Amino acid sequence: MHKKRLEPMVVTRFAPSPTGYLHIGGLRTALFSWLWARRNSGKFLLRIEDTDQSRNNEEAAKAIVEAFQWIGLDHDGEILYQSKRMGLYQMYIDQLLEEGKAYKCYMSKTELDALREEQSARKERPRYDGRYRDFTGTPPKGVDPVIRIKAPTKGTITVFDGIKGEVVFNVDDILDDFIIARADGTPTYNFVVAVDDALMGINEVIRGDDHFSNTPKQIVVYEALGFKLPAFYHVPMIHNSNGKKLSKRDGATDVMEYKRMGYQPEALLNFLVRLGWSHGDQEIFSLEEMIRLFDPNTINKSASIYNPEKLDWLNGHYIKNLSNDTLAHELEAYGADIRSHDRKEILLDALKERAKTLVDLATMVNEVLSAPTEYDAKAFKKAIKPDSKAVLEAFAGKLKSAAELHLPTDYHAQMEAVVNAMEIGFGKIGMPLRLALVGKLAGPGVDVIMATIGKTETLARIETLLTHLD
RNA sequence: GGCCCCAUCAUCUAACGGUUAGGAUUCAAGGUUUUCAUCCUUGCCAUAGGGGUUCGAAUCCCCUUGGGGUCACCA
Repeated sequence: MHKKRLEPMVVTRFAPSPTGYLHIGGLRTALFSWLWARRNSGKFLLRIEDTDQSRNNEEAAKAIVEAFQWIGLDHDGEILYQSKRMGLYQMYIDQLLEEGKAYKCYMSKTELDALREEQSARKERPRYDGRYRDFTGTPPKGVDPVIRIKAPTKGTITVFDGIKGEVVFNVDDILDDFIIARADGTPTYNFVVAVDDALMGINEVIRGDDHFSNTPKQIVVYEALGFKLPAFYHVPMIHNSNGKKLSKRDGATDVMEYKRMGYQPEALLNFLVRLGWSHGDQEIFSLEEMIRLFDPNTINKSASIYNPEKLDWLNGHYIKNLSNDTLAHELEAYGADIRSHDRKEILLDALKERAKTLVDLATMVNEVLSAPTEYDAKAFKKAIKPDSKAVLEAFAGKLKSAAELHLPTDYHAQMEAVVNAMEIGFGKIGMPLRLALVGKLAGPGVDVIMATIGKTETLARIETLLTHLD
């Protein structure tokens, strides 16, 4: 849509390794890739990078898909598993072998380690020395060779990155003939990434900055195989508050943990899209706006720090805008069942203004719905004055004789009547009443609470407090 | 350590050579509210340092410093 008609369809991908759950850094690059594909009416593909003898990658893949479903990102086509494409990789390895672009290396792991140690001792860069690059003799017995690719030994490799710009690497500084297939025949990461990205038609690679230094190696593979290079975008990392790479220890990194903590998918997405990207002064973005406005070429170059306060603010914003029906439905998973409550509109209208998360909201709902089991000592001291008993009794009497009480305003009128009759301020009745209703001095308006729980329950709670006043 | 990247309020960011350096979050104060919160208003807070280039630099160049990433038969 934003690309000229002659240009090929944009195809992006998200390619996690199945080491566990989807973390928020991964979710952000996935979001960026997804947005860019959607904006261009292209495709967003999912691929699981499980070439290693990986443990239960089915589970991990399931976890990732589950997170995608919760967050609302869809992917096109089937999920690709690299573990199921081994034959394919073998074909391309054989091809490189035949063309003399790759070769078998019989150097053992221990020999290699020794070499590297020597090099380090001499303050040289540890690297494979190419000893089997042009080997024609008889291979040593009993050694399963690895396959190495013939990487250029001089010159430069330039990465054109949509975020960083042109970055030129000196081949001598960074490359050696790296391994593309292990001794057991399985292909390695930098090889399969390039092969798969090319074969899947990925033409825009948006991924984490931690992959940047792999890019020259992948370019070597692309070129050896004669594949066309994609556009690269290396998205700066998200750091923790210590400025380090986000890790499992930094609180919640599992996307599904955000669900458990009561965050809305929209809020999390909105939060993540503003980490490293912006559109003027705009802070709130619907998914539609993101799709319309996002462009990886305008992603910032610097890493950003994860700050939970802003996520809370955004989440509060999104909760305020949710319908009460939706909220009531969502709340069930957080231990507050209010779906069939006949006063849920009144309660939720009042409560959703003050909640940061659905967990907050559930707690608040339950605080209103269930009678207090104890009275906060400080609140008691502050709320209960010598005349409180008389005030509460007067109010209870007023309620008993009142006929129709439905809305908060009905209850408010009763309070007003007592206040006027006794010539006292609102605080004289509001504070002890609040204590009676919820056991503490914070929460929604007491009229809202009373309207929610009804006259009978209100009277019961007042009675309970009265038994504590003597 | 080698290579690479980065650098505006505490944090996310705006500024694409000319602005009193703007917005948002947080924090503080005031207003609204019977309470707490929301909401509204106001306030505090930044161009890492040093050299250039230019009439003019947050912006371009160099150096320093600081931070990060990566250097596997992991991905």
